[in-house]
Amino acid sequence: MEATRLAKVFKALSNERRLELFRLIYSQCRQEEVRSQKDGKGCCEGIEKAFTMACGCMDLSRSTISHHFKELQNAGLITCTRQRQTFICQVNEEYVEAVRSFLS
Amino acid sequence: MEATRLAKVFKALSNERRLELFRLIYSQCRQEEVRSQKDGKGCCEGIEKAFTMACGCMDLSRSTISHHFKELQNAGLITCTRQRQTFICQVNEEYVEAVRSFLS
DNA sequence: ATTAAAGTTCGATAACATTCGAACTTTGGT
DNA sequence: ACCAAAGTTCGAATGTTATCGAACTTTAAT
Repeated sequence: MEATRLAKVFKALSNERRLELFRLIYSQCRQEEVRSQKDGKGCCEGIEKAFTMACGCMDLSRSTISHHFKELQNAGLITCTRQRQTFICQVNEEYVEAVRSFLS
Repeated sequence: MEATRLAKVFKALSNERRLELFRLIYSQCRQEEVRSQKDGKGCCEGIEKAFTMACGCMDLSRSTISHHFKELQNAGLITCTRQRQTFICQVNEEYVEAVRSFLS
């Protein structure tokens, strides 16, 4: 991955609260993978109600949380979709892998 | 590594020019390891004239380059020492490893 | 002793980021 | 039809970052 995009990924993770948010999403995503026996095949199907969950466990306004989700999306780290009532959030493993391989 | 410190590491890598600088240092450090057959034992002894080298290959003022070196140091990613005429720069493998393990 | 090279520090400026509350939209429940 | 919940968007306030040139310090070379 070229420097420009990689720097954007790092920028997305450079804010402490946003990093916590990503950590939350990422760890849930990996639990989900284990639960559904998809471990190793990349990324889980997506966590539901990620926004609501984040609002519940982070002491930030909804608008700020929304903004942080946008930033993680813009960086390419996650993809969010809405299907009627639920906000579904997936981690983009390709990007996570890019960071890992940058450092090896 | 806790979120606060990790976010600082990411912040240090979030600027494109600084990322290039780190990449430069890091790749040279790893070449050095191979050359001196210390591969796998962590980090090389340190690259000499890192500042001068950076000035030569990055189109930025010396003051800005100095600033970027400081930021990488503050984040804990590198350690710089001056021994008389040479500026010696080492990569702190512990921090690199922390980032890798955050994403796994 | 003078000069040059290698870095650092300072002050300024412009750009960007974080966060909030308020106002809004869309969807679901009653 | 009305209300609540879930999100988004906007505007403002405040703080942080990137970058430069100028002025400085320290070490080496002549």
